[in-house]
Parts: sequence; structure tokens; C-alpha cells
Amino acid sequence: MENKEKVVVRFPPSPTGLFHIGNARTFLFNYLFAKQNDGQIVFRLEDTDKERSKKEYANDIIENLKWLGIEPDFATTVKQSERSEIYKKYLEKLISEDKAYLAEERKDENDEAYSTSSGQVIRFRNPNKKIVFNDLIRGDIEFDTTELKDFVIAKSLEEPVYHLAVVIDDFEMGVNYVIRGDDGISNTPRQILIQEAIGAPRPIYAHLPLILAPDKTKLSKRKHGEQVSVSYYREKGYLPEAIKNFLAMVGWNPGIDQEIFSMTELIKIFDIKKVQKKGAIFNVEKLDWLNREYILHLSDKEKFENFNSEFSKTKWGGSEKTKDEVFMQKLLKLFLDKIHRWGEVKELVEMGEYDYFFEKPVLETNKICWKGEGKEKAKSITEEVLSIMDEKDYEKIKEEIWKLAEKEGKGEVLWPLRYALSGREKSPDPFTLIEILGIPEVINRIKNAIQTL
RNA sequence: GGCCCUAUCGUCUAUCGGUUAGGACACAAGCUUUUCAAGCUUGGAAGCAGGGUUCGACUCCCUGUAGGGUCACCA
Repeated sequence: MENKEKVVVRFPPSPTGLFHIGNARTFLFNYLFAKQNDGQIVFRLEDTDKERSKKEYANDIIENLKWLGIEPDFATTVKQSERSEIYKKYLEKLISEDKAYLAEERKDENDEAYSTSSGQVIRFRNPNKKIVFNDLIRGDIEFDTTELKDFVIAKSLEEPVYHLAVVIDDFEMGVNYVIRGDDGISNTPRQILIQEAIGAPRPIYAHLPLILAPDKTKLSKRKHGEQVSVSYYREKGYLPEAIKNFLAMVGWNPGIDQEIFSMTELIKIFDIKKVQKKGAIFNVEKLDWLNREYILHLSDKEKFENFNSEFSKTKWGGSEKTKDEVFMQKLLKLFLDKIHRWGEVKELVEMGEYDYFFEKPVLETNKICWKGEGKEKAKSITEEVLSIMDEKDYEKIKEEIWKLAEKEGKGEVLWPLRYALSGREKSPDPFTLIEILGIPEVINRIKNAIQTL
């Protein structure tokens, strides 16, 4: 084989909003592609829009990139706002070669939106030709650039517009693979025109299908709210590994039945040519399922740490009982049966789902009875259950209660017991409750139920 | 509307001309120590339409239809 050129990809977010989940996927694909080719990933902040670019957004992007554990080569970080000298050089050259020219404002005077702008702009002298470029994912794409007219490439020598800056930067940074969202397809011909004008080689393009909302339109902050940003998923308690795994599988799949992949596996198996052509709907249910799988695969220590940190944020967070590690371990087990993401710990606790572990439940007489009736029966059975509690051994108690349940009917025994302990129509099973509450407290609560009856 | 892209279960997808069209999520039913959750088992669920090409099309071509993207002195 001839010596292959080193792969250089780029991640050029514009810091005009929180790190977008679709952007994260675009970057993930760039990352996988670069890693598997031992390439470089340059990072560039496209902040030429002074009005909308904010430092906090740049920080959000960088922070979440780190959180996700997929990082570009931050050492190469470039900010377009600091490169106006470079763009100016190109602009002057283009003008001197008559490939661009100064023009008076806007041509469509009737467009009021622009009537307030002042001064001159720099327009590109469009050679008006057909451009055909090859896309790794879609094959050849053809455009007639005539309709582009003499488009604006800069507001002034100091203020280049996106297309110009991108082409110059990609060229100067040696980018040879441009992997971006397919909303960039229609930008490609004008960028190619600029490349040709400044004598830059054409990179290889790959346009990724967009991630769509359930309404089948492009995920956007305006339309779909905060769930378009990475930080939202971070706050909801999703694991970065699960998010990456999920994102990798929307719009791409390796053609085998496996669903769960480590980053190492993904880097090995990812194939940009197998990327789907059509947009894919962001399927939160699948993300939830995947995230649960990842939570369950955490080590016991990690689970416990995560759980404790989540639980400390709840209303029972500071309470005395949370200092009891054995108790917390048991509680964790309960939550692990239920949750798909760590954020649910707080959500469930705040909804009062587990209040009965921290305070005595308030009982309603008729609810103690199985199917809501049979007070006398419920009372006698519950008294019998109470006597079983004299046994000191948990296993023995369980066995005896079960014997009673077989004799009297499961619902007749188990329901009142469970309700007496939790005061809820829905809760974990009574044996689990006994184990977590502890026998002395269980005796208290059963007595309380008998009194209520 | 112009230009561009796309089209297999509800969703993500496998199939690179010959398959009972496969898997996963979701859903439904049943089971498991009452309820909830989880788990297990089983099940329902798809080739946009019409023309070609071919012995044979989900697969290739054309047209239509539908959906999406893009049309800035924003990136």
C-alpha cells in the first residue's frame, strides 16, 4: 500500500447554546473514525458570531465532552474569533485575484430586515458551475452552484462569514475528513467553490443522518426543549457509557445482534460506510433500557456510591437512618429493581414512594383488609402474624408466615401484612419490608394495624 | 416553492436478487411468594404505490407519493 495520509477530523461546535445531543453523536462518529485510523481530532470553536457566542456555552461543551469521556485534541483548540488576521490575508488575496469583490450592502433592497445594515460586504465571484462531490455515506451528489449567486463571504475584511472561515481553518489545520450532520449537505458546494478559489484540497465528506425527535423533525432546542442538551441527560442520571453506546447505535449498527458495546469494541467495529442514510428518531425508551443495563453492570462499590450520592439529595438525605450502611444497602437493592437512571432515586423519593421506611405509615382501616373487606378476619390473621414475630430468626418467620398464607389464602395474609408495614397499596413484598424495617419495628406496625382495625 | 437527501414491524435496524423477511426496544398475555417493579416464557407487529429489468425482486432502474433537510451580512 502507498503511504496513507494521516487522518485528521475536526469537531467545530459553535458556542451559541448548550452542547447538543445530536452534536455529541456527530462528534462520537468523528471520534470513532479517527481513533480506528489512528488519526487526529482537532477542536475549533466557531465563535465568529459575536452576538450569540458565549463563554459559558463553550465551557458547557468542553465539560460535557470530558464527562462523556470522548475528547478531541484540546491542545489544538482554535477560536475563530482570534484568527481574523489569517482570514484577512485570504480575503485580500481573493480580492486581488478578483475572485471576490467589495459590494454595496444587500441587493434585495426590498428586504427590510437588512435595510439597517451599513457599509460594504465581500462577495464571492461565483464561477457558476456544476459541482459533484462524493459522500462516503451517500455516494455522488451533484449541485448546480448558479443558484448560489455571488454569495457573501465576509462582512468586512475583519469579519468573515462561516463558510469562508470553515474552509480556511479546515485547510490550515490539515483536515482531510469532514464528518458532519447532513444538514450540512447544501453548504458543501459553496465551500468547495471557496476551496478551489484558495487552492485548498477537497476533504473527503461524510454526511451523517440527523437525529430526529419523535415528530420526525430535527431535534431542536426551540421545538423540543431542554432534552436536546447533553447536560439534561447528565442531570437525569444517565451514565456516559450508556449514552455513547446508545448514540453510536442510532443511525449505525454493526450488522450483528449484539446491542451492548464498550468504546474499545466500538472503535474496532465502527464502519462509517455502514452508517444509515435516513434520519433516526431518538428513542428514549431504548436509552433507558440500555442505561439500566449499564447500571446493573456497575460494581457493587460503584452502585453503592452512586446511590448514596443520589440519596443524599433527597428529602430523607440527612436522616439518621441513612448513616446505617446495612440499611442503605438494602434500600439500594430495592431501587435497583426499579430504576433506569440514577435521577429516579430522587424523583421516587420526592414522590413519597418510600416514606414508610423513615416514618410510621398512616393506615386506613378498610385498606388493611384484603379486597377492602373482612375486618374480623384481617384482625385475627394479623394477630396470628404478630405472634409469629416472636421468632427471632428471619428465615423462620418467613417460613411460618408462608405456612399461614398457604392455609388462609395468600391475599388474606400477605396483603394486610404488607399494608400494615407500608401503608401503601403498592410497595415491595412484605418479606422484603420485614427485612428492611427490622423485627422490632415490624411488631410495632402490626400492633398499630390491629388497633386500627 | 427551488435545490438536495431519504423510504423494511410503533421505534432502532439485519438482509449486499432466491430467507417461514432476523434481532433489539416498546407493546400484549401467561408465569413467578398478594400489590408495584424487576425477571422468565410466549405472542402480535414491516418491505409506500405503480411501472419496468430478471427464471426470480425488499434488494437494481424509472415515475409517482410521502417525509425530512436547506435556501442569512447564523453557524
